[in-house]
Amino acid sequence: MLQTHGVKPTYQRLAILGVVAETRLHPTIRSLHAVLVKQIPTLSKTTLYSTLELFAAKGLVRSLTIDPSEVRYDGVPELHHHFYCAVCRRVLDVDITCATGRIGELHGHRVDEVHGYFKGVCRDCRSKETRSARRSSPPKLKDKLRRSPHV
Amino acid sequence: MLQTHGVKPTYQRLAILGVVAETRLHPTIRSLHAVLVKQIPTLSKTTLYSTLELFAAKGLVRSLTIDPSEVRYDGVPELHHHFYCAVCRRVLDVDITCATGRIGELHGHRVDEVHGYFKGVCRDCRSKETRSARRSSPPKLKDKLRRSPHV
DNA sequence: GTATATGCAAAGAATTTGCACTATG
DNA sequence: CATAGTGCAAATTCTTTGCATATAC
Repeated sequence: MLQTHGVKPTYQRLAILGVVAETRLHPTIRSLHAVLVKQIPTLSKTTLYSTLELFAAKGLVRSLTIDPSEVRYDGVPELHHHFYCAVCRRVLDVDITCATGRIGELHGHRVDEVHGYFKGVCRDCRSKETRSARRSSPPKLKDKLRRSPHV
Repeated sequence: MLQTHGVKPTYQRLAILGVVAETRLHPTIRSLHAVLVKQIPTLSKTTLYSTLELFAAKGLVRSLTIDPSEVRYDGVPELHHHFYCAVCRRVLDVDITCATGRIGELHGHRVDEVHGYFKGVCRDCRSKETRSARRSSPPKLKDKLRRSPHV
Protein backbone atom coordinates (compact mmCIF):
# COMPACT_ATOMS: atom_id res chain seq x y z
CA MET A 1 0.00 0.00 0.00
CA LEU A 2 2.69 2.46 0.98
CA GLN A 3 5.20 1.37 -1.67
CA THR A 4 2.62 1.68 -4.41
CA HIS A 5 2.33 5.34 -3.50
CA GLY A 6 6.04 6.04 -3.33
CA VAL A 7 6.25 6.12 0.45
CA LYS A 8 8.90 4.18 2.33
CA PRO A 9 7.19 1.75 4.67
CA THR A 10 8.67 2.35 8.10
CA TYR A 11 7.35 0.90 11.30
CA GLN A 12 5.78 4.21 12.32
CA ARG A 13 4.17 4.86 8.97
CA LEU A 14 2.64 1.43 8.79
CA ALA A 15 1.17 1.80 12.25
CA ILE A 16 -0.17 5.29 11.52
CA LEU A 17 -1.74 4.32 8.22
CA GLY A 18 -3.26 1.27 9.85
CA VAL A 19 -5.15 3.33 12.39
CA VAL A 20 -6.23 6.07 9.99
CA ALA A 21 -7.41 3.62 7.35
CA GLU A 22 -9.37 1.32 9.59
CA THR A 23 -11.27 3.86 11.66
CA ARG A 24 -14.14 6.01 10.55
CA LEU A 25 -13.80 8.36 13.51
CA HIS A 26 -11.73 10.94 11.61
CA PRO A 27 -8.89 11.14 14.11
CA THR A 28 -6.83 14.19 15.00
CA ILE A 29 -3.09 14.36 15.56
CA ARG A 30 -3.77 14.35 19.27
CA SER A 31 -6.08 11.36 19.27
CA LEU A 32 -3.77 9.42 16.96
CA HIS A 33 -0.90 10.13 19.29
CA ALA A 34 -2.89 9.03 22.30
CA VAL A 35 -3.70 5.72 20.66
CA LEU A 36 -0.39 4.99 18.98
CA VAL A 37 1.85 5.83 21.92
CA LYS A 38 0.61 2.64 23.54
CA GLN A 39 2.15 0.71 20.67
CA ILE A 40 5.13 3.00 19.95
CA PRO A 41 6.05 4.76 23.19
CA THR A 42 8.57 7.07 21.53
CA LEU A 43 6.24 8.25 18.79
CA SER A 44 6.32 12.03 18.56
CA LYS A 45 3.71 14.43 17.32
CA THR A 46 6.32 15.82 14.95
CA THR A 47 6.36 12.49 13.17
CA LEU A 48 2.58 12.43 13.07
CA TYR A 49 2.44 15.88 11.54
CA SER A 50 5.05 15.12 8.90
CA THR A 51 3.70 11.66 8.13
CA LEU A 52 0.13 12.79 7.67
CA GLU A 53 1.23 15.69 5.52
CA LEU A 54 3.14 13.18 3.41
CA PHE A 55 0.16 10.81 3.23
CA ALA A 56 -2.10 13.67 2.20
CA ALA A 57 0.33 14.74 -0.52
CA LYS A 58 0.43 11.17 -1.82
CA GLY A 59 -3.32 10.83 -1.74
CA LEU A 60 -3.39 8.19 0.98
CA VAL A 61 -5.47 10.30 3.36
CA ARG A 62 -7.51 13.49 3.15
CA SER A 63 -7.27 16.25 5.69
CA LEU A 64 -10.55 17.76 6.83
CA THR A 65 -10.92 21.28 8.21
CA ILE A 66 -14.49 20.73 9.33
CA ASP A 67 -13.57 20.96 13.02
CA PRO A 68 -12.54 24.56 13.55
CA SER A 69 -10.02 23.74 16.27
CA GLU A 70 -8.15 20.69 14.93
CA VAL A 71 -7.44 19.08 11.59
CA ARG A 72 -9.14 15.72 11.08
CA TYR A 73 -7.83 12.92 8.88
CA ASP A 74 -9.82 10.56 6.71
CA GLY A 75 -8.28 7.36 5.38
CA VAL A 76 -11.29 6.07 3.46
CA PRO A 77 -10.42 6.35 -0.23
CA GLU A 78 -13.93 6.72 -1.62
CA LEU A 79 -14.88 10.38 -1.99
CA HIS A 80 -17.61 11.25 0.46
CA HIS A 81 -18.75 14.18 2.57
CA HIS A 82 -18.97 14.91 6.28
CA PHE A 83 -21.20 16.05 9.07
CA TYR A 84 -19.85 17.82 12.15
CA CYS A 85 -21.83 17.82 15.39
CA ALA A 86 -21.32 21.05 17.28
CA VAL A 87 -22.30 19.33 20.55
CA CYS A 88 -20.28 16.10 20.70
CA ARG A 89 -17.76 17.25 18.07
CA ARG A 90 -17.83 13.96 16.21
CA VAL A 91 -17.34 13.94 12.46
CA LEU A 92 -19.68 11.53 10.67
CA ASP A 93 -19.66 10.32 7.09
CA VAL A 94 -22.41 11.50 4.80
CA ASP A 95 -23.22 9.54 1.68
CA ILE A 96 -24.46 11.96 -0.87
CA THR A 97 -22.58 12.21 -4.13
CA CYS A 98 -23.65 15.75 -4.93
CA ALA A 99 -20.80 17.98 -6.16
CA THR A 100 -18.28 15.19 -6.00
CA GLY A 101 -18.00 15.28 -9.77
CA ARG A 102 -16.67 18.80 -9.70
CA ILE A 103 -13.10 17.64 -9.34
CA GLY A 104 -11.23 18.76 -12.41
CA GLU A 105 -12.42 22.20 -13.36
CA LEU A 106 -14.74 24.90 -12.09
CA HIS A 107 -14.94 28.47 -13.40
CA GLY A 108 -11.52 27.94 -14.96
CA HIS A 109 -9.93 26.94 -11.65
CA ARG A 110 -8.25 23.56 -11.29
CA VAL A 111 -10.07 21.62 -8.58
CA ASP A 112 -8.07 18.97 -6.74
CA GLU A 113 -10.38 18.41 -3.78
CA VAL A 114 -14.07 18.78 -2.99
CA HIS A 115 -15.25 18.92 0.60
CA GLY A 116 -18.89 18.97 1.60
CA TYR A 117 -19.23 19.99 5.23
CA PHE A 118 -22.60 19.83 6.98
CA LYS A 119 -22.70 21.32 10.45
CA GLY A 120 -25.35 21.07 13.13
CA VAL A 121 -26.44 18.70 15.89
CA CYS A 122 -26.29 14.97 15.33
CA ARG A 123 -29.16 12.59 15.91
CA ASP A 124 -27.78 11.27 19.18
CA CYS A 125 -27.22 14.71 20.68
CA ARG A 126 -30.63 15.91 19.54
CA SER A 127 -32.36 13.18 21.49
CA LYS A 128 -30.30 13.95 24.57
CA GLU A 129 -31.14 17.63 24.51
CA THR A 130 -33.32 18.53 27.48
CA ARG A 131 -35.10 21.72 28.31
CA SER A 132 -32.65 22.42 31.12
CA ALA A 133 -29.75 22.02 28.74
CA ARG A 134 -31.25 24.43 26.28
CA ARG A 135 -31.84 26.91 29.06
CA SER A 136 -28.29 26.94 30.36
CA SER A 137 -25.84 29.60 29.24
CA PRO A 138 -23.45 28.74 26.44
CA PRO A 139 -20.36 26.95 27.77
CA LYS A 140 -16.98 28.57 27.70
CA LEU A 141 -14.62 27.03 25.25
CA LYS A 142 -12.50 25.48 27.92
CA ASP A 143 -15.61 23.88 29.40
CA LYS A 144 -16.61 22.45 26.07
CA LEU A 145 -15.13 19.11 25.22
CA ARG A 146 -12.09 20.39 23.40
CA ARG A 147 -10.79 16.89 23.25
CA SER A 148 -12.43 14.80 20.64
CA PRO A 149 -13.27 11.17 21.33
CA HIS A 150 -10.53 8.58 21.07
CA VAL A 151 -9.14 7.90 17.62
CA MET B 1 -29.36 45.92 9.98
CA LEU B 2 -27.82 45.25 13.37
CA GLN B 3 -30.92 46.12 15.40
CA THR B 4 -33.07 43.83 13.32
CA HIS B 5 -30.85 40.97 14.43
CA GLY B 6 -30.80 41.88 18.10
CA VAL B 7 -27.30 43.32 18.11
CA LYS B 8 -26.57 46.68 19.68
CA PRO B 9 -25.14 48.96 17.02
CA THR B 10 -21.92 50.33 18.41
CA TYR B 11 -19.36 52.28 16.47
CA GLN B 12 -17.01 49.30 16.25
CA ARG B 13 -19.72 46.86 15.23
CA LEU B 14 -21.01 49.10 12.49
CA ALA B 15 -17.53 49.54 11.10
CA ILE B 16 -16.77 45.82 11.25
CA LEU B 17 -20.02 44.77 9.61
CA GLY B 18 -19.51 47.39 6.96
CA VAL B 19 -16.22 45.91 5.87
CA VAL B 20 -17.31 42.28 6.07
CA ALA B 21 -20.55 42.89 4.20
CA GLU B 22 -19.14 44.96 1.38
CA THR B 23 -16.11 42.89 0.46
CA ARG B 24 -16.03 39.55 -1.27
CA LEU B 25 -12.47 38.82 -0.24
CA HIS B 26 -13.45 36.71 2.80
CA PRO B 27 -11.35 38.58 5.34
CA THR B 28 -9.59 37.11 8.36
CA ILE B 29 -9.37 38.60 11.83
CA ARG B 30 -5.90 39.77 10.97
CA SER B 31 -6.80 41.41 7.69
CA LEU B 32 -9.87 43.04 9.23
CA HIS B 33 -7.72 44.42 11.99
CA ALA B 34 -5.17 45.74 9.53
CA VAL B 35 -7.86 47.61 7.61
CA LEU B 36 -9.99 48.83 10.48
CA VAL B 37 -7.18 50.11 12.68
CA LYS B 38 -6.76 52.93 10.21
CA GLN B 39 -10.27 54.05 11.05
CA ILE B 40 -10.38 52.99 14.72
CA PRO B 41 -6.83 53.09 16.05
CA THR B 42 -7.73 51.48 19.38
CA LEU B 43 -9.60 48.54 17.86
CA SER B 44 -8.39 45.30 19.41
CA LYS B 45 -8.38 41.82 18.01
CA THR B 46 -10.28 40.74 21.11
CA THR B 47 -13.17 42.89 19.95
CA LEU B 48 -12.94 41.46 16.47
CA TYR B 49 -13.04 37.91 17.77
CA SER B 50 -16.01 38.52 20.05
CA THR B 51 -17.88 40.64 17.51
CA LEU B 52 -17.53 38.15 14.69
CA GLU B 53 -18.55 35.31 16.95
CA LEU B 54 -21.62 37.35 17.85
CA PHE B 55 -22.38 38.14 14.22
CA ALA B 56 -22.05 34.47 13.29
CA ALA B 57 -24.39 33.45 16.10
CA LYS B 58 -26.94 35.99 14.91
CA GLY B 59 -26.63 34.90 11.31
CA LEU B 60 -25.09 38.14 10.06
CA VAL B 61 -21.91 36.48 8.82
CA ARG B 62 -20.70 32.95 8.18
CA SER B 63 -17.34 31.68 9.29
CA LEU B 64 -15.41 29.59 6.80
CA THR B 65 -12.78 27.02 7.72
CA ILE B 66 -11.62 26.55 4.14
CA ASP B 67 -8.24 28.12 4.84
CA PRO B 68 -6.52 25.66 7.16
CA SER B 69 -4.55 28.33 9.01
CA GLU B 70 -7.09 31.10 9.63
CA VAL B 71 -10.84 31.46 9.89
CA ARG B 72 -12.39 33.46 7.06
CA TYR B 73 -15.59 35.48 7.32
CA ASP B 74 -18.29 35.90 4.72
CA GLY B 75 -20.86 38.66 4.96
CA VAL B 76 -22.82 37.89 1.81
CA PRO B 77 -26.20 36.60 2.97
CA GLU B 78 -27.02 34.39 -0.03
CA LEU B 79 -25.91 30.82 0.52
CA HIS B 80 -23.06 29.97 -1.80
CA HIS B 81 -19.91 27.88 -1.86
CA HIS B 82 -16.20 28.60 -2.03
CA PHE B 83 -12.99 27.85 -3.83
CA TYR B 84 -9.61 28.06 -2.11
CA CYS B 85 -6.44 28.57 -4.13
CA ALA B 86 -3.53 26.76 -2.55
CA VAL B 87 -1.08 29.10 -4.31
CA CYS B 88 -2.35 32.62 -3.70
CA ARG B 89 -4.56 31.61 -0.77
CA ARG B 90 -7.52 33.64 -1.98
CA VAL B 91 -11.02 32.40 -1.29
CA LEU B 92 -13.36 32.87 -4.24
CA ASP B 93 -17.12 32.53 -4.48
CA VAL B 94 -18.54 29.61 -6.41
CA ASP B 95 -22.07 29.77 -7.70
CA ILE B 96 -23.41 26.28 -7.71
CA THR B 97 -26.46 25.55 -5.61
CA CYS B 98 -25.79 21.85 -5.24
CA ALA B 99 -26.38 20.54 -1.70
CA THR B 100 -27.55 23.89 -0.43
CA GLY B 101 -31.03 22.46 0.06
CA ARG B 102 -29.72 20.02 2.63
CA ILE B 103 -30.11 22.52 5.42
CA GLY B 104 -32.70 21.14 7.76
CA GLU B 105 -32.15 17.42 8.05
CA LEU B 106 -29.76 14.75 6.86
CA HIS B 107 -29.61 11.16 8.13
CA GLY B 108 -31.56 12.30 11.18
CA HIS B 109 -29.04 15.00 12.04
CA ARG B 110 -30.12 18.61 12.29
CA VAL B 111 -28.19 20.59 9.68
CA ASP B 112 -27.68 24.29 10.38
CA GLU B 113 -24.95 25.02 7.85
CA VAL B 114 -23.74 23.62 4.56
CA HIS B 115 -20.28 24.44 3.29
CA GLY B 116 -19.00 23.42 -0.12
CA TYR B 117 -15.23 23.81 -0.26
CA PHE B 118 -13.37 23.35 -3.53
CA LYS B 119 -9.59 23.38 -3.29
CA GLY B 120 -6.99 23.63 -6.00
CA VAL B 121 -5.23 26.27 -8.08
CA CYS B 122 -7.16 29.27 -9.33
CA ARG B 123 -7.28 30.41 -12.92
CA ASP B 124 -4.89 33.29 -12.37
CA CYS B 125 -2.25 31.17 -10.65
CA ARG B 126 -2.53 28.44 -13.26
CA SER B 127 -1.59 30.85 -16.02
CA LYS B 128 1.34 32.15 -14.01
CA GLU B 129 2.77 28.71 -13.37
CA THR B 130 6.09 28.32 -15.17
CA ARG B 131 8.30 25.33 -15.61
CA SER B 132 10.84 26.80 -13.24
CA ALA B 133 8.17 27.31 -10.61
CA ARG B 134 7.00 23.71 -10.93
CA ARG B 135 10.59 22.52 -10.66
CA SER B 136 11.40 24.41 -7.46
CA SER B 137 11.19 22.64 -4.13
CA PRO B 138 8.07 23.16 -2.05
CA PRO B 139 8.33 26.33 0.02
CA LYS B 140 8.53 26.20 3.77
CA LEU B 141 5.48 27.45 5.51
CA LYS B 142 7.17 30.59 6.68
CA ASP B 143 8.20 31.33 3.12
CA LYS B 144 4.72 30.82 1.81
CA LEU B 145 2.50 33.83 1.91
CA ARG B 146 1.03 33.21 5.31
CA ARG B 147 -0.58 36.57 5.14
CA SER B 148 -3.64 36.70 3.00
CA PRO B 149 -4.34 39.71 0.78
CA HIS B 150 -5.80 42.83 2.30
CA VAL B 151 -9.33 42.63 3.69
C1' DG C 1 -26.21 53.93 37.60
C1' DT C 2 -26.24 49.45 35.93
C1' DA C 3 -25.40 46.49 32.28
C1' DT C 4 -22.86 45.80 28.26
C1' DA C 5 -18.92 46.59 25.13
C1' DT C 6 -14.11 47.32 24.52
C1' DG C 7 -9.14 46.56 25.00
C1' DC C 8 -4.82 45.18 27.03
C1' DA C 9 -1.91 41.68 28.57
C1' DA C 10 -1.30 37.02 29.54
C1' DA C 11 -2.55 32.29 28.94
C1' DG C 12 -3.71 28.19 26.02
C1' DA C 13 -3.33 25.23 22.29
C1' DA C 14 -2.33 23.60 17.50
C1' DT C 15 1.27 23.59 14.34
C1' DT C 16 6.00 24.38 12.50
C1' DT C 17 10.97 24.51 12.75
C1' DG C 18 16.04 23.47 13.94
C1' DC C 19 18.93 20.25 14.90
C1' DA C 20 20.68 15.96 16.68
C1' DC C 21 20.06 11.13 16.55
C1' DT C 22 18.55 6.81 14.41
C1' DA C 23 17.27 3.53 11.10
C1' DT C 24 17.15 1.98 6.36
C1' DG C 25 19.06 0.07 2.14
C1' DC D 1 28.25 4.96 4.34
C1' DA D 2 24.70 7.95 2.63
C1' DT D 3 20.15 9.05 2.56
C1' DA D 4 15.93 9.60 4.60
C1' DG D 5 13.05 9.20 8.92
C1' DT D 6 12.34 10.23 13.75
C1' DG D 7 11.99 12.93 17.99
C1' DC D 8 12.91 16.46 21.38
C1' DA D 9 12.67 21.17 22.53
C1' DA D 10 11.85 25.71 21.26
C1' DA D 11 9.45 28.99 18.48
C1' DT D 12 5.33 30.74 15.95
C1' DT D 13 0.80 31.87 15.37
C1' DC D 14 -4.15 31.76 16.06
C1' DT D 15 -7.46 31.99 19.54
C1' DT D 16 -9.33 32.49 24.23
C1' DT D 17 -9.55 34.39 28.86
C1' DG D 18 -9.31 37.62 33.06
C1' DC D 19 -9.88 41.75 34.41
C1' DA D 20 -9.93 46.81 34.23
C1' DT D 21 -11.77 50.71 31.78
C1' DA D 22 -15.07 52.98 28.95
C1' DT D 23 -19.50 53.46 26.74
C1' DA D 24 -24.55 53.20 26.19
C1' DC D 25 -29.34 53.50 27.58
